[in-house]
Amino acid sequence: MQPIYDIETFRPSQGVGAFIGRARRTIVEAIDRKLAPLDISHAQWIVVMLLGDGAAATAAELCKILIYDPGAMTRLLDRLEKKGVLRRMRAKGDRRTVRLELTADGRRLYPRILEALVEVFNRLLHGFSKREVRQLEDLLKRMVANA
Amino acid sequence: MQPIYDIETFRPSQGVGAFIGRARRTIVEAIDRKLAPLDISHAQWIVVMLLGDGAAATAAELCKILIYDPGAMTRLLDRLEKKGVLRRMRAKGDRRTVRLELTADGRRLYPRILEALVEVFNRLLHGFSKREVRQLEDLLKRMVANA
DNA sequence: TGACAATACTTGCCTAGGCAATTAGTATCG
DNA sequence: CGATACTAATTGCCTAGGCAAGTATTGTCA
Repeated sequence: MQPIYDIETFRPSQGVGAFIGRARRTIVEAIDRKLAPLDISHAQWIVVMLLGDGAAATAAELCKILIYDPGAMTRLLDRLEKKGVLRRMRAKGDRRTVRLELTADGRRLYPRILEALVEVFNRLLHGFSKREVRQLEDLLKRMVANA
Repeated sequence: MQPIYDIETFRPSQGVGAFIGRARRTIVEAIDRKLAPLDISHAQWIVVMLLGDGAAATAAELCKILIYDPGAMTRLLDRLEKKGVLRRMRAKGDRRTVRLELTADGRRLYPRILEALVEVFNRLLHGFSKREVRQLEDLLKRMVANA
């Protein structure tokens, strides 16, 4: 297995990195536009979705998944709590951790955001076969696993 | 061609979006760590590379490629200019635009950043065939093209 | 040509993120 | 057990990005 890129021929603007960055901005922009009436930032709706689908339940887990600064996360959660979207509850087992739960309002938010996500991804993945999408997911997963 | 995702089964934390976000943070983190001695932020080295490889030559082009706020770009360029990395020159043809050029120092920076990029991508793409990398690039490109 | 729209920045203002230090609680190991 | 290391969350401080408004310049088209 030889190296993929080499210094002589690699063009930063044409590599995987550039496309990943562009794809991310494109996705976020499209979803933000669709969610504008909800008045919620992209950092915020991502957190709501991770809590909503059970991928995370504490600030530390969110930080790990999102590779996000803990200080920034505390304040992001402050804002969501003040909005009434989520609730902080002291965990029983480990008293350091704060358990996060969506409120009734937060749970109502979930399907609305979900709908926007599905619409946007289906549009951006137009022309892809399901096999290609699985492949894309798989390739990205392998990249992250190499870190 | 039927939709890829549907509301009933889509899990935000398992979709393409989540992996793209994670991959991006992983890449940026790895490169930033490697470039720490250069004391340059990731927004900054990306701009240096785009100017260096000829992908962009004005602020507007940079904003378009990076989907980046023009106001933020002005200040980012201010910082790079103050560091002596680049130079602003009034364009002859269109007097609104400011032509951007790397200084000698900026051009010396280019290969050092390039080396870090190649190393990081080769590590993160370990185990990939060249064909898979081209495929990944292609799939991402098609996503962006759908926007 | 002349009004109006569009483009390329730039600036002010506000919000949000990164980093480092701090506090509290848990885990490890001699 | 007790010292030490680690983890979770928080706070203060500074930097940087988003948005909106403003200026200068160019493009469009009746």
